[in-house]
Amino acid sequence: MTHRVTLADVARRAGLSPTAASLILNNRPSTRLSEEAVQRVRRAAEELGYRPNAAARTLSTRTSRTLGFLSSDVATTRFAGALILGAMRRARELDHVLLIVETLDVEEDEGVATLLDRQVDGVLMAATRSHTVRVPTALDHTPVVLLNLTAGRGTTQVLPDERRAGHEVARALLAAGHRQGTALVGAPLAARRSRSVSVAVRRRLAGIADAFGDDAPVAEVGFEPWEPEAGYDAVTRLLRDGPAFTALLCLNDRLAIGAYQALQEAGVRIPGDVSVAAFDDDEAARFLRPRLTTAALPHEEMGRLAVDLLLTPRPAAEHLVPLPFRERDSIGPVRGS
Amino acid sequence: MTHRVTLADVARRAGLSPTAASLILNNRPSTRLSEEAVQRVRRAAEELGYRPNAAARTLSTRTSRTLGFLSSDVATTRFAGALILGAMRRARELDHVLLIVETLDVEEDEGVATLLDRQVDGVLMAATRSHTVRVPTALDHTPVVLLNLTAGRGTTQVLPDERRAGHEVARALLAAGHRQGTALVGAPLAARRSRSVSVAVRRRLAGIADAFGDDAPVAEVGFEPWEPEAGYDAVTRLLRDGPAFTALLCLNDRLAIGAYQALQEAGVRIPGDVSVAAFDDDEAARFLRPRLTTAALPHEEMGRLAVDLLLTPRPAAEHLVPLPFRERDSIGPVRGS
DNA sequence: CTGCGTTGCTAACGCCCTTTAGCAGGGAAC
DNA sequence: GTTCCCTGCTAAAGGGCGTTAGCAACGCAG
Repeated sequence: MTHRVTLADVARRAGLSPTAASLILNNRPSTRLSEEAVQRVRRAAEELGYRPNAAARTLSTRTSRTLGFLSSDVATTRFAGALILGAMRRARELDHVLLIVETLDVEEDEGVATLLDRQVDGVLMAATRSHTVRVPTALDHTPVVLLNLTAGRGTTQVLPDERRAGHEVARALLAAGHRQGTALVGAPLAARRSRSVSVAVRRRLAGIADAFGDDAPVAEVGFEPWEPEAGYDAVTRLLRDGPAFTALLCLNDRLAIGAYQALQEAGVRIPGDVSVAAFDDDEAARFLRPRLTTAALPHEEMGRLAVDLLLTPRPAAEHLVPLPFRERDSIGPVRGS
Repeated sequence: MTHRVTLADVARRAGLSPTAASLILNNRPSTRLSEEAVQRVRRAAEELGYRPNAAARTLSTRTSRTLGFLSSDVATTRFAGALILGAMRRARELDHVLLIVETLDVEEDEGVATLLDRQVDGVLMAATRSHTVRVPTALDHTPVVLLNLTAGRGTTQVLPDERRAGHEVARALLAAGHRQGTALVGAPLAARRSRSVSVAVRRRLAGIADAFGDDAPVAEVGFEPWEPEAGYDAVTRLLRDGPAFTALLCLNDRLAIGAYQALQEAGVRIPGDVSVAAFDDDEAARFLRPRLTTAALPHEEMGRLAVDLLLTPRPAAEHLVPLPFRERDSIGPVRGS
């Protein structure tokens, strides 16, 4: 267990005081040290392979180059990876490190305390499904950025631009001629005004409504949960009971998986007979053939942005990140048009 | 920015020295302090909401209650969540925290240094696809546990028990009467001796070979990558060119997804006409109907175990974690038997 | 009364770094 | 020759905790 190289070691080898070494290695601008001293210290540090002790530094500066990532459900679910990854990579670029704490909401205070004990420079609060939270008062004196979450007060938030995505996906269908025959799968447009629906969904619906304007989908089926089975059931029923439709606008990719199954089972061709579009660019739907046209949740990008906002504080605001539109093979022109 | 409560504050309020407070709060066994002093300190700490400063503690003890999680590809891929989650939860239970660093192999040394700077108590090196690595020499004096990785030297490793899983899944098919008609999809049994195949796959195949004994699969198709498309192609070809089969043993769930598509497209019923079994319990295959019988990669459990091994060091060894066999609905008795 | 063992506590130092205040020496100004 | 400033550097004081050595008081044996 060899002794780790310390600042004092570097100073000694350079024939200077630890103060000088510290000043030099931290590039203090006010440095009135001779160029020669600078070189000597730099060289000594290099030769000894000096790395500052993070704990000592933190103790002294009350800063840790560490960011807390607090998640209620993130770490476990399918979009977690990208969110964390984006944050981690950006943190890394800015010479910081991520401390990830999963908190089952109940133990949230405990998780926050753990982070505060370690003097994190900021905290990311994240979720995969956006909802509203209260920022613990313990974090009053710490920069906080919400990821996929909203809070009443003046907090900085990063959210996907659901509205725009809704608009864009719906437009793609309408532009292909499906204005008269698009069925909405997952929730009715009216749900965009319902308080019992998440903000994300409300916005997604609002965007869709925008695109439709005065027209209306030929059918709207609402249900939960948005899983393949439910999508399968809904589309099967739609095929059986009508009305006839030329396109399916699924509120997420998992519904589209079920929709594909129902359509293919019924011998309906995609996109020949029916076009399909959805949201999320869920990994689970990557293998669908024809490839599903969808709007991709920009989780990695959101993670990156959140870290940026955390480290270069700006006035509190809601930051919307666009969902890249992935035009693939599931939308075709309306039949006979 | 209120002053954080310090040990000295607690001591003062209890009317004792910081030494006494430290001794008491850390439950020093040799404590010869009066019961009354103990109570006073405990109460003062409680009342003030005292939380020790992690940096100060680390500086003093050279220990950080922090574990490093070093991953080459983990954070990005689909099984990452479970691995990290298991490690994180177990760490939490043992009052530790996880510092996750993604390292693109190239910058591995940099990642290790970052962890060492923070005096982590141990390092987990993880991957989602097992392969062989070299443990950086910088970690010579730090406990290391490999997760899903192997290294030549005497290291502690946590791996899924692929061999047993192979045996179990194959047995399930054979027990249902498919000894004569099982086709192996993904790689031939002979690949279990090939150096160009990962250890995990070799073991999986070895377990399958064990179960088959002197018999052989009716067909064996090997190819890459193990993705739904390839599975679809392979099974389509098999259906067309023969030989006839009554069961499909897919080397992973993603192949099974493709196999399902091919079978259903051809009007073959599962499990009435053909049974299907696979490996991984991949989230992407959860929605298959009938539900796929598979052996689940025990990532969360592996993460937990790895942390245990890190914090209570035992002699270096390879630890195998069983893959729970998920018996669902895709295996049926062989037709006409 | 001395010596010794306990009990109950504290002084003081070390961990490694940052930062502020200030010192020695030299040259310029008066 | 004194004052002043400037340059180039260092001493010292934290930051908050853990830990070792040791002190004071007391009871008891001799």
